Amino acid sequence: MDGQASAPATSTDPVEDVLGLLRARGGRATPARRLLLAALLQPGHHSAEQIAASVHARAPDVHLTTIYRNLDELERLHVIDRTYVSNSPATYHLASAAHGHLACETCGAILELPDDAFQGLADAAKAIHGFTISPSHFAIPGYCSRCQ
Amino acid sequence: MDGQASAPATSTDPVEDVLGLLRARGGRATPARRLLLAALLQPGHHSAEQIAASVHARAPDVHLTTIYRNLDELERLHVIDRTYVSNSPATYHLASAAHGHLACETCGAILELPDDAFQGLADAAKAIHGFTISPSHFAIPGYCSRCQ
DNA sequence: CTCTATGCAAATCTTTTGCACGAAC
DNA sequence: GTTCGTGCAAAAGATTTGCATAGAG
Repeated sequence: MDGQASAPATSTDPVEDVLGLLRARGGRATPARRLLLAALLQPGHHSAEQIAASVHARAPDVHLTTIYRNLDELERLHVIDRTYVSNSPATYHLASAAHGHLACETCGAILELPDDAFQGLADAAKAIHGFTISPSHFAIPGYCSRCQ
Repeated sequence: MDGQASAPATSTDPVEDVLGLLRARGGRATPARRLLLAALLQPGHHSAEQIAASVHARAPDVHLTTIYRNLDELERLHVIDRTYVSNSPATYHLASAAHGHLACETCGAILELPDDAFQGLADAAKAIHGFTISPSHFAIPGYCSRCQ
């Protein structure tokens, strides 16, 4: 039903799509940002260091500082989510894949949990404290099936 | 009904009680540990720095390193729980007061949640991944009633 | 005396910040 | 040309580690 001939409303390239968001905010399209977005587009969870490595593969001169600054900005634009894993480095992933995370304290594996698994918790937090949780911004520590 | 004359099975002083645990493991009772435990005995959540300040009030020579090492060991003995709050300093509290935590991303307030609020989440993690969560080892970010 | 705990210093790791230059619009 | 993004260096904060000494048992 859909054809490649008739272009979608936004864009044909998700990278350019996000760059459009940046430009709408007065931001600019730079090579570093294209590479960063390309790295984030790969499914899974990425640490800042991992993303840097991916960017460096094509542009060795891009500084880690730049990675962090762009990650911050993309988070502000709700393009990506930053997930904290105990005191380990944070991981980032596209916001469109919003979900909760489980992090094994032993082997470090990161598992995903559907958002509705947090419903009861969200309800309790709201009912007891009027608190709204951010399910995709943290990882729940524990032990995976192989490590417990 | 209880008298100070007839000592309970464990001890009359919670500090000495824990020291007993330490000694049972070949550990030793030091002034630094007594002060550390005294600080932890106060209700609420404490950061390492906060605990250090409390200890320093009586023993200025106790080094931050010692605080961290003892905190680690007490965690290993399950005397205390360490709770991670995003990328902020971890907080510690007695394990007997096990509960979940909510941390406001705006004002930094830490609220407590009864353990059974995590039941649905725990069940889902177990059912989907065979994963066992540690409800008291992390704080869930979000927005409190005053900040959202 | 033997083994553990401590003090001290320095390293580690992740993330942030200040400043001057170069690029995007 | 003006503003924003970047590279570089250095700071920042929290926590860890190595080593020699002091203290508990």
